Amino acid sequence: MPVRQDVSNAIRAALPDVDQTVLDELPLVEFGRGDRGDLVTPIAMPLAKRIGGNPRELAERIAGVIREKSGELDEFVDRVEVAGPGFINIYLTRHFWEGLIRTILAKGPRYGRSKIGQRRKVQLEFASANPTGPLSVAHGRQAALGDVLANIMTQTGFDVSTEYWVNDCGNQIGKLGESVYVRYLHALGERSREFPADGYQGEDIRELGADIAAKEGRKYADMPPEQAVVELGRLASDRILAGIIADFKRFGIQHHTVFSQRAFEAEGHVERLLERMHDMGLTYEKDGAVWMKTGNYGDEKDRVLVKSDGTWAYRLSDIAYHEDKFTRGFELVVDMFGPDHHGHTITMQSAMKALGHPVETVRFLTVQHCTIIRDGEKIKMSTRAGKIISLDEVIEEVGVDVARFIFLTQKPDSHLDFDLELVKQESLDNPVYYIQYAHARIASIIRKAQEQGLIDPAEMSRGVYTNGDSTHLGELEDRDIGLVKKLARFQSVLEKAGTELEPHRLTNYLSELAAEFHNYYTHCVVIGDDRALTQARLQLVSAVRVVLANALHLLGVHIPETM
RNA sequence: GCGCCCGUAGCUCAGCAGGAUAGAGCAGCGGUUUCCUAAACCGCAGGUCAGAGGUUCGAAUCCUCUCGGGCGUACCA
Repeated sequence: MPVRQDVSNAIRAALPDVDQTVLDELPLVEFGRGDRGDLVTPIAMPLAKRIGGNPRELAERIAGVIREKSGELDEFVDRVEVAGPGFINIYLTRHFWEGLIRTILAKGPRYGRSKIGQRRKVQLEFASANPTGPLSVAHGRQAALGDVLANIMTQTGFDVSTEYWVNDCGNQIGKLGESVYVRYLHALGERSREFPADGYQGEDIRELGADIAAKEGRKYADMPPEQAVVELGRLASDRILAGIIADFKRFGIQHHTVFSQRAFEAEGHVERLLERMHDMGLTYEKDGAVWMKTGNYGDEKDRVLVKSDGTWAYRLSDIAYHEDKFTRGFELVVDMFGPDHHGHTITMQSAMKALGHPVETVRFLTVQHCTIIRDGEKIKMSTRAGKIISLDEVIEEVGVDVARFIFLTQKPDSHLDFDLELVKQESLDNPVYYIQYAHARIASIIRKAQEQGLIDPAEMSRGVYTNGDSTHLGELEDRDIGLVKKLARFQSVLEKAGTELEPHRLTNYLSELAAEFHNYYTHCVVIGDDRALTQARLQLVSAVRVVLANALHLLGVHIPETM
């Protein structure tokens, strides 16, 4: 919103003798949420503390400059008040709010975009599930979070690329191969080999073994066991990966790139990094293993990179992989982990710091668990024991829209209780439907307006009422303007969600907006006897519709015309 | 033991780069439909923001400690 920027500039202009970098650190102006001003700023108080002086006097001085500021600001700012200990409350003119409606309708799908990301190249890695079993709900939560965050960051001016890192080699794949091998032999009637103690016990692995036996016969039974385990591990992980990618697709998610650890390691990146770290003096040998001095960079202790048996620890590949992200040109690297990898994120953070990457360029998000509740009981899950609720099951039960939305209602740091019965049982009170219904109601009004010849269908563009008659906006009443005011915050909500990596801010805002609209709807008739007011209100609700649609689009949730 | 996260209404959670009287949904109680979709709306009730200190004009928000819950603390991933 230009006016927010204009007022910020006016504040800066009012304080020529103050170091502008000090102002950068302080909150300038935000759209207010109550009736205490359309734009509010507490800046005089923290500033008074920083530069000395009386906050109220400082506020008066700033307010004076905003009042005097002529030109563009003049027609938007109605009055400026100083209240309490030094709050500056700015009330905007009708002219501004009417202009906002026009702006939203003119921008349509582009409304809400901003350049705050400054084209910064960001890589977002999320839901990098091991290809050893189907996606769980925990992955679902990470996937929804990552996908929507990518959408929001793109919308706020970041240059975003998403990636799925596939651990398709190493220890776990070895165990997977071993597990499949035993199941396969069982299917062939051979019971000689015992199932590995920490193997994958899931039913899906049993089926996979049986399937291979049926299709390939004794091919793997006739080769040396070591070779069979390797080959089956590869075969199984490739198959499971294909299933995972299909699951993602069903959930509306497609990473820009799928990055194979197997391929990455084959290219020699790991050896090169190891050598470099050695040259940098970051490693040393002890007890036959190679260690990294992560303890010097924030980790609790040093960590092993190469085990005494000569094999690589998982973290070595992961460090090389993250280092590679920077050589690929990314300026901000974001990675999501489940809570069980918490220790690993600290190690990774330390390692990246040791390699010379400033902490603000690497963000490791820990996404807390998502507990599924069925019949009032929390379900304990474990991939290796084969006891999980798959994402697929959840989608099957509640649908993609509901699942995506519920995953995004809470901040990533919080545990999420996902009560299947509750969501289904109370589907009528479901927040997703509540928001979608608001959109459908507006769509319905627009349809009716078209039927009555109030809107020329030719003027409709992308399903949004964009080019209608905006000459009657002066007819709008206070109640209408109250609704417009909620639309002004959209851009700053997106900016905050993007820069803070907190998509839940968007779902919260959407719920508020939908509530505001439903309230408006039951108290104001859009299509009424007053022709001019009707035109004005059609413009107003269309603007609301634009914001609802844009937000739902970012969430990857369907935007219904009817319900 | 040490580290990170969480502790806000009966339940599930927002609010946290300190800001003006703590919000929403669900559950509970009471209302609203000759009117564009009642999948909605309105009202009532519900709180020592876990507890105790501290920082200051001002703290749910920042600092310290205590208590409670989760997770981590591997030459696993």
